[in-house]
Amino acid sequence: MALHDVPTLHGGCGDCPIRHRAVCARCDTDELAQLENIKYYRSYQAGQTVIWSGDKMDFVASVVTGIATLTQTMEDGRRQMVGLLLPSDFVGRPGRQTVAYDVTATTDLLMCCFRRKPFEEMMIATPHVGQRLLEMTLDELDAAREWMLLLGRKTAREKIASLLAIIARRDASLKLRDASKGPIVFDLPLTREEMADYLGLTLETVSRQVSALRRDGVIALEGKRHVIVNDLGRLLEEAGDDSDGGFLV
Amino acid sequence: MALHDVPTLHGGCGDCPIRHRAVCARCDTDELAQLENIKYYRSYQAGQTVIWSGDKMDFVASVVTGIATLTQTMEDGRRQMVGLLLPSDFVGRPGRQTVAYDVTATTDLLMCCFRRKPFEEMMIATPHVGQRLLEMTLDELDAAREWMLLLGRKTAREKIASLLAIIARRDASLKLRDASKGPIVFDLPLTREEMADYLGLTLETVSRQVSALRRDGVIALEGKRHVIVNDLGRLLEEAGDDSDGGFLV
DNA sequence: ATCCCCGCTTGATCTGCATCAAAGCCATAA
DNA sequence: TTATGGCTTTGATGCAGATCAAGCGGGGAT
Repeated sequence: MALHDVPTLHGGCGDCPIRHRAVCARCDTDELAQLENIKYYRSYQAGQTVIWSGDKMDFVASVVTGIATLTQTMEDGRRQMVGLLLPSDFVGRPGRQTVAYDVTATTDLLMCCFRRKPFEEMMIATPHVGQRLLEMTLDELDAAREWMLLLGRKTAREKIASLLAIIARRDASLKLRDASKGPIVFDLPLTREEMADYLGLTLETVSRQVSALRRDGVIALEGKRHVIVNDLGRLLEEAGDDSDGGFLV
Repeated sequence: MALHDVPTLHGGCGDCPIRHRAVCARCDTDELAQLENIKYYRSYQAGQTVIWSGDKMDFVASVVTGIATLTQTMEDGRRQMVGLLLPSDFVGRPGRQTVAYDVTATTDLLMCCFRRKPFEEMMIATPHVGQRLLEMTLDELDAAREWMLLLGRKTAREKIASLLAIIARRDASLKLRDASKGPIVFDLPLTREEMADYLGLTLETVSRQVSALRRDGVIALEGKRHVIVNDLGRLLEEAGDDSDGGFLV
């Protein structure tokens, strides 16, 4: 959910080339300026919990830098990641004050927060904001549905390939890299265990399947985290996606 | 996503006791009345496809009666249900004209449709509508995340128990039955295969686990579709849910 | 009545991933 | 330098659920 700094919500800055609008100066104007008093920043260290499931959350926020995850946990400790927040993504829901999942910083994290009440008032006063938020929520719902297909029906190998493709895509769109030429290179922002929680697997299976994809030449690795994708088409094939549509969109 | 007749979107009718607002006379007033010219009904027979993945969808709609499903399909035919629409639920997204999944009527289905363009204009003119839609979309996102936990981490038995609990809950809220006393009784609106597509299982496993729950006294069956739940707490335990909160809310 | 078809159940077997276990790698601290 | 601890890889084994296969039951058509 790309929101960060609500300014982009009111429709301005359409030509801003950076997905993470937080760093775009042109964005920091207009309505938002009036909101300085309700906006503040918070930072968290890697591993810190931002908020626990069931807690009251009196703010909404968007990620400026770093990565956060949303996870659900069962009593016996089984964990499933249900959201992955990259820079510019949004958390929280106007109108409801508790969250149903844990939010955790997996890297050092900087968030831009808005106190909930004033934010809600602003939404009423500035319809564009609400519309943009709706659009983002619908995008997130689409992503969740794709994720459900992955969890319910894909094999372990397909799951890994899908995750690599998703990260490659999101990373590429942050970096504005030239599409369709040259290898795609990125660092995995997740541990094997976090990948497992994302994919509904165990960490051992993740490790084995990553090794298998490397052995089969689908990806190359430098160290444990640095990934090189020479043939994106091949990776998408392995992912079982019926279209490569949407890449770099 | 409870919407049906956009009237409820503008916030009136808070005391309407019926989740399926389509049948509530008090709702059919106000802004909506002005919209008669953009609103129409469509019916489908059981098994008919409402719209194919990738097709252009020039309307948004809500279910009046019957049941529809959203499913994603892989090239080789693996299918995963990603949405289950009961009366009052909403489909379609203002702002995007294609859908990424198949919408199918699993029973005879009546939908209340709004042409997309005018609906979008109305959203701009009537902020309440957009706000209500946002709220509903966020609810749906929460449901999707719960579903992801089910798909990624629950056992077959837990999946079945969860699905039965979900249907019992939704059915009960439609029927306004007296909470917490007496057995809960309902008809399964899905075939074993559809249940399997919902849960990320095969139909054989669904059949076996339903039999097992019956054998163990968690549920009783009359015929193949009619379910009796004598002890809801027991069912929720089997579902692995860490809270029964939310039931009948 | 009989047949057929479709949805469902049940059984036998197979397999992909989980589980249990051990050891390797690398960074940081002592 | 060696020790320590977190992350990762790899191996051996087990099991939940998939797959393959057969048969049941009830409703609709003829």
